[in-house]
Amino acid sequence: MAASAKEAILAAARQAVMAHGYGGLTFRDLAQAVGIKAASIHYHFPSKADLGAAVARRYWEDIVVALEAISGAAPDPAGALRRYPEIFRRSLESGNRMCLGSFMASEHDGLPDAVRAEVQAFADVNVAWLSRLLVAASVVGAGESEARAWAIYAAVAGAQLVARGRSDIGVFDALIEGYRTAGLLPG
Amino acid sequence: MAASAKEAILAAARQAVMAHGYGGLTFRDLAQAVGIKAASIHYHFPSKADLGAAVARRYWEDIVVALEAISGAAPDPAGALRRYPEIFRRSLESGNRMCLGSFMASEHDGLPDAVRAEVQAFADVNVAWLSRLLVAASVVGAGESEARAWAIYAAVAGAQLVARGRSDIGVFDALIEGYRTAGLLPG
DNA sequence: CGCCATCTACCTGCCAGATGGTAGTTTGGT
DNA sequence: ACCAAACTACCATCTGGCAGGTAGATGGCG
Repeated sequence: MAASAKEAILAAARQAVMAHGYGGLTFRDLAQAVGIKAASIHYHFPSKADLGAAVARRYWEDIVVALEAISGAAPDPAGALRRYPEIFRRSLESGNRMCLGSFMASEHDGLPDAVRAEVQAFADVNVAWLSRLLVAASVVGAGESEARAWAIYAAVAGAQLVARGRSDIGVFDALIEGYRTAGLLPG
Repeated sequence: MAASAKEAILAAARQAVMAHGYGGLTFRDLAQAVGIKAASIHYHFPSKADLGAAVARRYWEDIVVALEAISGAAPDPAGALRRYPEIFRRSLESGNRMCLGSFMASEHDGLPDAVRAEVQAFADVNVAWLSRLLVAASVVGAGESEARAWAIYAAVAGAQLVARGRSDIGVFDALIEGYRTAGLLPG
């Protein structure tokens, strides 16, 4: 249980932040979820800001892995692009939760600097992946790929936000389909 | 100063929620902003849930007025549609704040039922207006107008979210332009 | 007119509970 | 013996909310 306690804290904190945000993350609730005492968390993460930054960093690191899994599995970039919304869909599947990057972006004002930096990194890795795939799939030219990548990232995040507001994952699916119909997402 | 104290509370609370969310709204900070004592707020709004619901309701009522102003001013529906993102842009202009509907949608879990209902009403009035204008501008047929309206609403909300995360209103403008290029928003 | 009751809009003072964080101590494995 | 990893016991601060009081306006009524 050496490194796994830290991992357990990280995992439980991610779930909590995806449900209640950084502001809604509390040491006592987190401790109860992990099965230790609140004060013990400070041993692994000196302050709440340290914990928040670690959670956000681990989050986008995991997203990088998930994205590479998608683009690695499908041989055609168009097929990989089609699966991109899955990333955001999974949060909703898991208890109507939100992407940590989106939730923390809304909390932007009250966030410690270290946390904010990791949140921006999350957006960056998403856009980088999308941009690369858009070019590979010849959806847009190299000059326009980044703008389109940002547009897709923002739109999918917005779809998740709206769907969560209705507690209805069907809304998310309908919105994604709407993006395809409108031409934002490739067919 | 009869009704204006209540109005002042409502106005200050809206600013606070747009900056820090419902969870970040506190009676003491709000009281200080208005210039009265925290306990006095309970005279006008019995509980925090009452205040939150009143703020959210007033918010979408004001949005209805703003939308009607746009669609009433421009004779052509296409021109009105083009100005839709202004609604969301204004929040960013005013201290990098977020649309109350988006912020509260992210907080969905921790929201009192009465507040949640008003937040959903906000989305509804946006979609209703968009849907009407899309048909009037012959962008889509009557059967597809609602799906497209939801797509536009979600995408613009997402653009605001992403732009706030970067504290850069230029990001918002670029995203909206990206939506036009991609065909989600009419030319 | 004088008097009193009521109401409005706010106040002071308090409370129980939660929050992030600290200091010092014990436990268990090597 | 050592040290990581957890513990107990606090603390100051902040949270929404409540009880009760007060200065001033309003309005009915003899």
